[in-house]
Amino acid sequence: MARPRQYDPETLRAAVVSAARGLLEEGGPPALTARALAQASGATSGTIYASFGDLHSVLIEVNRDTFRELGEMIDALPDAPPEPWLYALAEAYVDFMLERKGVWRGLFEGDRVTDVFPQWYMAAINALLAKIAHPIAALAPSENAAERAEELFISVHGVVALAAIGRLDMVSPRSPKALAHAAVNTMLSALKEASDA
Amino acid sequence: MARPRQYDPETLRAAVVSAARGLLEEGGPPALTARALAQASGATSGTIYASFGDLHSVLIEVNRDTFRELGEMIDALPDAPPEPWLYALAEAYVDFMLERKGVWRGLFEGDRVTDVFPQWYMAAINALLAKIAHPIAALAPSENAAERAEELFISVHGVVALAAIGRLDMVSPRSPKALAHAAVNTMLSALKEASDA
DNA sequence: ATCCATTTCTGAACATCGTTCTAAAATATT
DNA sequence: AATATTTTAGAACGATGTTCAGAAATGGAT
Repeated sequence: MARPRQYDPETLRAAVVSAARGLLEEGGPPALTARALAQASGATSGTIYASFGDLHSVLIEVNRDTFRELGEMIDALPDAPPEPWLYALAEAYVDFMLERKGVWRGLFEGDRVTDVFPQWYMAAINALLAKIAHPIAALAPSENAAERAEELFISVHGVVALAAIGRLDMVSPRSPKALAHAAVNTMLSALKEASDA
Repeated sequence: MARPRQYDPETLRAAVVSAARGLLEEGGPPALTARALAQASGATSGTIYASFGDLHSVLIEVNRDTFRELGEMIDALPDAPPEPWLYALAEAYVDFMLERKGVWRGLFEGDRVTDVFPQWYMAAINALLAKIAHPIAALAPSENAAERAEELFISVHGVVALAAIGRLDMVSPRSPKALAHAAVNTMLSALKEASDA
């Protein structure tokens, strides 16, 4: 007793999120417009709004996908001793984000909309921080590994933040990877200095 | 033989730039609209466009002011030995930027528009990097102080980048200042470790 | 068979955005 | 007075996110 669904809801959502990722990669957050999304996903803007509510919710779903991919990428890193593994993680993280500059901008640009982030959001970040903290704890048992992990992540974030918006060359001629490597190296040196003293 | 100027050009430009800073502080880059700027500066959008060309040029002028203020702030820092001076610089930088979150977003959000930045832009950044490098060179003469300065700046930038958009709490419960302090501490420890070895 | 209730979907409409450009305003010169 | 010249005002254009009235498409009731 109703007009039949023209789109399977889950298929539509997947198509919209996929189209959104494409638009983000093409032109960053400004390219993620309702009309372009409608065109690229095959639905009309009204249908998209019926499913997602607003464009920001589409972005959130892209971010969810991105976190999942990031987790898979990290899990696929080959096992290695703490130090080389930490270097590998930092460089893989830089590669991952800089292959997705538009998505990165979607994650970190714009007004903070919600007071509380979705729990999967925080869980993904905490999982990443835990993966950083693990080798640090192995290398320097007397240190607060969780805090050192936060600091190291933030340092690498600084590199990616500048590189993703094309402004790293304002600060350094070195590559993002080289600078991420240096950030890990500095943290490792500091850990050694702390255990020496 | 012409309609007389209704605004002194320099006064108008100053009023527009000042109004732009206010709008940025109120609501970040999205609040910097031509119509709001016209309202706040007392001119019409047409007049503003005649003077600045486009809104991005207004933002550039705000940034110029900001760099000038930042330089003055640093010059006003009390003299101190290298280590405490570096801590003081990092914390003052964090304070400066987080008191100007909207301006910070104007500096670091959005598409990179020009291939080449204005020379005063690069000069301001290089001056800041040199001020960071100076105490590092004093503490660790055998190190490449310029490179260490770049790395330290980028680490502190990571802190400010997250704090300015209200997302630092996703990564750490600590304050921006505490994290900036930790970044300096880590770099100083690494320098000591390097000179030990 | 016809009509209707119900749900899904479309796209026109609204306010706002950056930007452009026409024309009004205001003077100096002829 | 008329005109040329420059400055200013603000309407207009195409775009944006979002809403919403109605078209479309069915199953059930008559």
